[in-house]
Amino acid sequence: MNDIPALVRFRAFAHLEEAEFAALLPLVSEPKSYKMNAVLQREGDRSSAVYLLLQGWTASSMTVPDGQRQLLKVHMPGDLIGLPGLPVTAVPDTVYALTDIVACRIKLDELGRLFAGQPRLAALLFLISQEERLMLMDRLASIGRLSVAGRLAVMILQLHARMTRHDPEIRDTLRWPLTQADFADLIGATTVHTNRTIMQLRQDGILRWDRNEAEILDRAALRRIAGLPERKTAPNQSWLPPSI
Amino acid sequence: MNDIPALVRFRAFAHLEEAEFAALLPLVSEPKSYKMNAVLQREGDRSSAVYLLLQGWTASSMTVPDGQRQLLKVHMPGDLIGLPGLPVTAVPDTVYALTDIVACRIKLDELGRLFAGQPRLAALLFLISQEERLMLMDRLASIGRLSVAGRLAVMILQLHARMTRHDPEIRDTLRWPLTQADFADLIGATTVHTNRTIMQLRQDGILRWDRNEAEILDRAALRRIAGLPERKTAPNQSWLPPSI
DNA sequence: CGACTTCTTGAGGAGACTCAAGGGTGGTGG
DNA sequence: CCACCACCCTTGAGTCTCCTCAAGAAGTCG
Repeated sequence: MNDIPALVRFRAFAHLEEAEFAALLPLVSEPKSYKMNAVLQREGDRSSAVYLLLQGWTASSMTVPDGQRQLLKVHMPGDLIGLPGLPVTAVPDTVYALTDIVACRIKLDELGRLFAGQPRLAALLFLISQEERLMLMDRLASIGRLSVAGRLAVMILQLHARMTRHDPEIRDTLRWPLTQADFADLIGATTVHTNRTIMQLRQDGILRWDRNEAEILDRAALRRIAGLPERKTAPNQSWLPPSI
Repeated sequence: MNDIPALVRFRAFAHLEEAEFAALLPLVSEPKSYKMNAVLQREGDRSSAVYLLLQGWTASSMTVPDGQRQLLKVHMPGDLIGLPGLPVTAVPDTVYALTDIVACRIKLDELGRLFAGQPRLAALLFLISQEERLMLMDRLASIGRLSVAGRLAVMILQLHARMTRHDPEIRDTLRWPLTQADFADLIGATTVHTNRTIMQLRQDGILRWDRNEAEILDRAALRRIAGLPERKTAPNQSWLPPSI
């Protein structure tokens, strides 16, 4: 036991003690299924909830006045959903299911209990949030300063790193429930131009790309196009409070 | 007493008890001065440190291969610097002083003590991080999906909201140590085009803009151009653990 | 006053967008 | 089992936002 896949984000930073593992169990209780395209929260909603995704993928998006949308993040199992809505009165992003999913709604009281009773877990949760922030920073820099090819490269490498953490078996072949239009919304481009860019990367032998699947054929070239360095997760853990 | 301006970010979410105030004092000990343009940390560095900014402004940037840079954030007094570097082995962003500044280096042990001994403060720190994340999300959406005018509007409104929190006296006139080139790097545009956009907003009577100072003349129009809703800070605080 | 930074404007070019249409693929229902 | 439909991918042509290059004006600081 002591191996719930959805705790992968916590495990990325530290081994979990038995007691901590037990303390996290309430987070994965009462799992609920949602159909593909189900909406977990809608931007502007008053009631904000937090979810832990157990199975499947979801996406978080913001809509601008002319109807275009920006995908802020795709979530995969183990990711927490809804945290950025905590400090504000209205839900900032729309979250919907990219596949059929299983998720747990987390009562905010549970979150409070975690901070009160499990300081080391709270610190890990804090680290997870900083990691989210860093991923947004990388994407901000890529969208602000790179060509569409560069943005796409950053996005693919980021997804690759995250998917590898979930499944170490993955090497260079990635399966995802994302269309080219989704990628366009992730990198702030149009579907047409995203498609042309993908075609170019295919012709250059850098990617293989089939519906819902891609293979990184030339990782070095993709890194070069991305321009940003690889982020190696491995915090200085010495400051973490002792486990309870 | 019990009024250190640099704790403004914590106070935004909850009143601080006397004991909590005392627990935060170590964060503001041994303030140190840095000259304008001093570099607090450089991307790629191994040793990551965390700072609390007490006076002045700093900026966080990433550099892409062709030498262009993206400004990820400007910090003002009360902001924490260096947190996104905690989960990774190399510092992701370069932080330098936009003005002469005063800042405190925070020992990571202090951070650990805070999580262990002050769960409510830890939860507030967590909320602050979610707020940072949300500001990045807004900027990501604006850079990805809005025109340069829209991105500029989002940026100005965000700065306005933050500066107002520090100084409630501020109404619509904003003084900042930022050049038009800095704004260009903030919104992922060129200096030239940023300038043209500012000129347009001035002609339209939406902004007054002088070196290091701007005035919002037509807030409604600026909001309309920005497209994203105002984020009202006011979390559901009921889940916060009790103060110690 | 002189050197530097910052702001401003012009002209031309390129990456990305818009509009449009056709082909492929998978799912569904008759 | 086939026909149809919806969604997704692909490609072409024309346009526009934004960029590049360039140069000069204005403001700032020693």
